[in-house]
Amino acid sequence: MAEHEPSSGGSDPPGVSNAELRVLQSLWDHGPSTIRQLTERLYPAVTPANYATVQKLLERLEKDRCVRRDRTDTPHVFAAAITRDTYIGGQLRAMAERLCGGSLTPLLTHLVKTESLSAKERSDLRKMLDRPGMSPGPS
Amino acid sequence: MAEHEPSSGGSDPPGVSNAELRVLQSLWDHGPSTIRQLTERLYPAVTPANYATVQKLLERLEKDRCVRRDRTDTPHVFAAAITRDTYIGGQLRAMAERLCGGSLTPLLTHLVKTESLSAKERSDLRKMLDRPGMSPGPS
DNA sequence: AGCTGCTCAGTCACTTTGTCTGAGTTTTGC
DNA sequence: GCAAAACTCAGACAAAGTGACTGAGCAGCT
Repeated sequence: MAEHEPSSGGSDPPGVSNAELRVLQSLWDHGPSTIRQLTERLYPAVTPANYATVQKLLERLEKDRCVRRDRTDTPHVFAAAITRDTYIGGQLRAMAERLCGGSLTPLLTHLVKTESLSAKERSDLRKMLDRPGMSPGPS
Repeated sequence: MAEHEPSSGGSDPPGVSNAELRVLQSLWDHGPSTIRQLTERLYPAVTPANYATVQKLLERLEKDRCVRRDRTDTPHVFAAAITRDTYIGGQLRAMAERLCGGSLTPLLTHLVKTESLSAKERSDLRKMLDRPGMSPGPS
């Protein structure tokens, strides 16, 4: 039927849904956890149903390489496989891809222009600009 | 069945899909257009099917207040109701909501810290930081 | 053995998304 | 005027994603 699918493609690795993200956040905030612990944090009560929901969410998160599962002893222990910062970076990059032809500068520009930054934020930012810090530093 | 929907809610106005965004982009790039013009730009050939697809996309875009339709004379003329910049801002804000408790600063920080920026990008940024620009002026 | 808690492998309803069809109306060419 | 072409409008449709949920089987413990 589709003689020319325009969007389709499939280069959108993030694919972390809302509920999945809540699980990830809990992992970031509290460190490696069992399903039970996660469920206790995310739901008011631990029913078999909620438990299974969290389980399914973790399963999909694992498939997408966002979560690592330690099967050595059982109750398996789950841990985030990516940091919050990595995830933010990926999202930012995906957004730049979608909207700005891959360039991050427009996003940056927008943030600086429209967000009224406090004096402290400005100076912090300036400091970071002065000191390349980690990434580009060659030697 | 769902006795406790965790994510649900429904405060995600952006809701612009991939194909919808391509229409919006075409509107941003070429200004107000008819469905025919849009279809010519987005598809290799203008078939009744593609035409209708673009039409449906525009209909949804209009419902979401992203596109305005001028019905005075027919072929209706469609125009973007939001600017690219506004849209970027909304996306950034949604992302901050999802990931940073609503604050945009972490995104900014991440961009400056971890994305390797070129010298030009750095200096542009510095200039913007020096010149408070437009927004903060209260009254 | 029997019980509890765990894993694993589904099912389910609902929504989104891109595509496509058909009916009815307006405009255009003659 | 009148027929053909173009346009609008209101749906149908399959595929995929999402969150919730069920049941079968296995491990360990008392």
